[in-house]
Parts: sequence; structure tokens; C-alpha cells
Amino acid sequence: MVLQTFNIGVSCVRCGKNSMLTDNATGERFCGKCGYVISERIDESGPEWRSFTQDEHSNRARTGVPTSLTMHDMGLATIIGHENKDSTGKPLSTSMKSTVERLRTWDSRSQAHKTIDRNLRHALSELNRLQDKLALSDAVIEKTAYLYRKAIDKGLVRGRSILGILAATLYIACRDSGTPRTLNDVSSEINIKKKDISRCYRLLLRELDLKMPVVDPIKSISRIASKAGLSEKVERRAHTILKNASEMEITSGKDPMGLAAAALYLSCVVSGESVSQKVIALASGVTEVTIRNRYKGLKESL
DNA sequence: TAAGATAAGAGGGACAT
DNA sequence: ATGTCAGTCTTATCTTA
Repeated sequence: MVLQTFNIGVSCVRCGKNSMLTDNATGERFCGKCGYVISERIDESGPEWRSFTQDEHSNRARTGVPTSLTMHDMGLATIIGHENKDSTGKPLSTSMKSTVERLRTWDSRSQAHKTIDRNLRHALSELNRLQDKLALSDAVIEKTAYLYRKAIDKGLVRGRSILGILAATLYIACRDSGTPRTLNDVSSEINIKKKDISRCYRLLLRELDLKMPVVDPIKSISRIASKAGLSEKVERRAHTILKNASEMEITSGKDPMGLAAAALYLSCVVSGESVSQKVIALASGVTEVTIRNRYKGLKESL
């Protein structure tokens, strides 16, 4: 019943026979004689709770293997393989074969394993890689995994690229948790075109009924300022510029990043600090032309 | 060299057909 | 469902101070 197994030369803790096997497909270890299964994950995973006092720590006890949304099956893998052989490699009897056949049907029906499982595996392993690349917190990753599962449940992934949806869910998780990552950041790491991600992004917002707060350009200012190495005075002045601008209602519909960048540039000019548009454009991720356009608008409003 | 101007092109939202 | 329109941002190129 198992695709590929090999003996790892360890004796079973239950029956004592030297017959522990490992399954290449799932990485599970189990006893070829008595069927006892051990999980490697127990060793690797920490507790699923945090404790803040010594008391709390000693009072709590684990009640099972920790599960995580970032495991494709939440750490609860039991899959019936597709070969009609028993654990020792011998073919099954006819009656057993039909029994297994029936079980397998139920197995795949209940989980819709075929595509969804593979899909999830792919997405989550990519997610793992992205966490390192983009320096994301575990919370963001969990949130992404949660959203991705929701997207699958709603059937939104079918017919679309897995990575596209994944990138969009990741972007949503970042926005939602206040982690400053732009569409550009995500796009360049995952190697999917920005427009494809934003298409998926909008789709998800619509279908999952999510509400994304509009990015406040004032929040972007400090990010750009520190990246471009601007003084605090310039930063503060840019704040007031933007505040005035938004009261005069010339900011709606404009790219928040563009606004923030232009406000900073204007602030530099009136403060007498010479910083080129190019520097700010580089730090903010918008083009110099956009800065110029917003800059023109902001200047007129003063 | 930096800043400004201009033009072409892309993608999406609003609205009408 | 499809097409048009106004508005935005980007890329590229040229001119100006």
C-alpha cells in the first residue's frame, strides 16, 4: 500500500523488531511488522503556546503534535497510496484489493486529495522560501496560509496560477498586518508579473469579502525618508504638507507612494536641502515623472 | 547633471449600450 | 457581456538651466 519504502535499520518501539521503514513520498516512518507509525515532526516543532511566567510554563502540557496551517495537511497526514501491495511489498488478495479500492475512494472523496493536496504542497513550499527572502514574520506566513486555504475552498485557484494566488494572499497578509511590503517587493521575489498579482489580489478582495484600508501616505513618508537618508525636519514638514493636501482633497485616486515621495521632495526644496528626484524615486519605488506630477499639484496647493 | 516636458502604452474603474 | 472614456502611472526620449 506504500509507494516506495526502505529499511532504516531501526528497531520498532512497540514490537521490537528491526523493521522500521521510511516512506519516500511522505517522509513518515513506520514499522513494517506491526504498523506502528512515528512522526519526525514531534522533535522539530516547538510548543503551540507561549508562556510569560514560570508558573504558566510549568502548568501547561502538550496534548498532541502541534499543527500549523503552513503544513499542507496541518501535520495530520494519512494517505492511502495507489499500489495494491501490502507493507512488505506482496500483492494484495482480491478481496483485500476491493476493500482498499473502496477505502481509497472515500479517502480521496473526503479530502479531494488529487489536485488540492498537490496544489497546497507546492504553494506552501514556495511560501517557506519567500519567508526568508522577504524577511516575513511567522504571523504573516500563517495568515497567508489561511487565506490561501480559503481561496482553495472557494475554488478560486482552479484555472489560475498557483503562485499568482499565493503572491496575492501574501500581499494581503502583509497589508493587513501592517508589514510594509510593496507589490514590487513581492513581485520580484516570486517572479510573477505585477499585473498578474494585482489581478488575483482584486479577485480575492472581491470574493473573500475582504476590506483593505487605503494605505495612508503619511505612513509611507518615514519609510521613504529613512531609505533615502533624509533629515527628520524634512520628514516632519512633509507630514504637514500631506495633511494640508488631503484636506484640500487633491489626494484621492493618487498613488499613496507617489504622494509621499512628492511631499518629501517638496519638503526638501522648501527646506533648502538639495536632494535629487532620482534619489527619492529610487527610495520610494515610483518614477521621477510621477514625483514631478504630484509635486506640481502639491506646489499649487500651497 | 538634474530637472522639466512630451508622447506612447498599459491596466483598471465607471458607465452606457 | 462588451465598448468607450477619463484619469493614472510607467517608460523612453528630448530639451533646458
